[in-house]
Amino acid sequence: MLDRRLVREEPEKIRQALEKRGYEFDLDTLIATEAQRRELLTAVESRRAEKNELSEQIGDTMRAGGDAAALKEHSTQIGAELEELEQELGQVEERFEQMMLDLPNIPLDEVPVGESEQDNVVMYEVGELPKFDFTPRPHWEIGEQLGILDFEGAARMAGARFVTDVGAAATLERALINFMLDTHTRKHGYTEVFPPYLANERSLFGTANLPKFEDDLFKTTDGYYLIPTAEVPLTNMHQDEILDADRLPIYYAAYTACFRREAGAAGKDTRGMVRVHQFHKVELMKFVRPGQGSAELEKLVKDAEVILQALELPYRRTQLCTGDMGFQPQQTFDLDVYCPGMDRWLEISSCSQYGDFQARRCNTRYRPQPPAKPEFAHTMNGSGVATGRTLLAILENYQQESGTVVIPEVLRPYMGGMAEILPQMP
RNA sequence: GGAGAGGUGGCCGAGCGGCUGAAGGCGGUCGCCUGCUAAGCGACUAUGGGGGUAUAAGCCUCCAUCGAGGGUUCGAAUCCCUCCCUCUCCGCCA
Repeated sequence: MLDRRLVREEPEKIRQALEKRGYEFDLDTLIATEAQRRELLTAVESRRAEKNELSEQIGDTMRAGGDAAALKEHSTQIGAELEELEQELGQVEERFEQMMLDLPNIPLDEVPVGESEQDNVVMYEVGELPKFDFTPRPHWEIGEQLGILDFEGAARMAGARFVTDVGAAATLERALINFMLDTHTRKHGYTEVFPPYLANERSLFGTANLPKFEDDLFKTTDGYYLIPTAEVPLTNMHQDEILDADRLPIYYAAYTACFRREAGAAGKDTRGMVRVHQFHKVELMKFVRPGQGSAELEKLVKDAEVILQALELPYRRTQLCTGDMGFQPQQTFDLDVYCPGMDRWLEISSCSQYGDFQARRCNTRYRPQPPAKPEFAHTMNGSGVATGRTLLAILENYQQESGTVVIPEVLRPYMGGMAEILPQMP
């Protein structure tokens, strides 16, 4: 959520941001509502002051043994007027609040302006695209033939858009989790976190998944939501807290399952494990001070890249344009891994900074200097990286003509020394 | 799931229906004291919002907030109801 003061003080900034994003929004109504809210607030408050003053007089009179009946009557009368005004204010406030929740974050100036994915900027590519003497196959073929990815079984036990890792694939994904967490905690200074997979409504408002993106989420009958990403629990770890300044920056790394309904993705990526309802990733998340955002995000992206480099997977880094960026970020960098079997670049990490957009919703602040007022912390996060898609990328990049898959060097210690995945019959 | 206790400022902890935005302590900031350090002394120290004033920092003023929401009352941290959370004991369980 944006600072409501911006609406009054710098509406042009918001207007430009909306334009750059190509985002439909009735800003003029918002501005008018804000003005109306302020007007009503002033009226309500002066009435309330009057009433408080009267109450005090009543108290004084009664303590002095006098008769306060007339004063009480007057107070009751003001109370009635007050109630009406308050109701009106409540409605306006509610409308204003709803509109504010609908307002996307303001992109940083350096974000390239564009309309769609087509306008994203590829910053660099790392690693050689693999060459094959045979036609490389997509991961679902490799996985099914080796007997390590079970799509049919998953469909029977759960439904479409699920996958079950079996045997070496299960071990491989576990190895990836451990390798990524170890790297981030031991080499990059992140604190490992293992959070709940369910979160309450407020937390999803905190990360701005609600109210706009309810359709993407699974909700339980108890009113909990399955987390669509570890960003949700991590960003909400310090709800309503005022952090000591010397705690910042805070680095968290968490492995979690992620659950998404993919309601708007019908017919898209239906084959394989590119887009499934439950996937897994290691997430990196930071709380930083204002001003540290860009430098810390850069480090975060590099931390994620280290994983892909160690796995020797070819990847590229892109900067999303204003039109393709999500609702919450000020700036987003994607890492796409090349998948020769599908012959496409596949997003494997998306790293964004949010400024105080999320922290304002979560009410996570810090105190710059002890006497100074608390300020909102700034947040950012990115995958470091998605394990399911990494597994898929390994299958496609490390496939052999015989149908086996070689295990990347760095993962072998995590797999009991296994160097190659051979066909399995469970 | 059953029984009980409790949720107050950065933290701990008082609090009679009006004089309590809240005693006291800790912590913090500034000043004094001091050969240095420590101790001591004094002042200040919640958050959000509205209005006014100022070139700004700021200053003045009002409103709200004592887990959340409702109610009683002229007036609620204080009384009543609902919900949430924490703790203790019992039960159940990985």
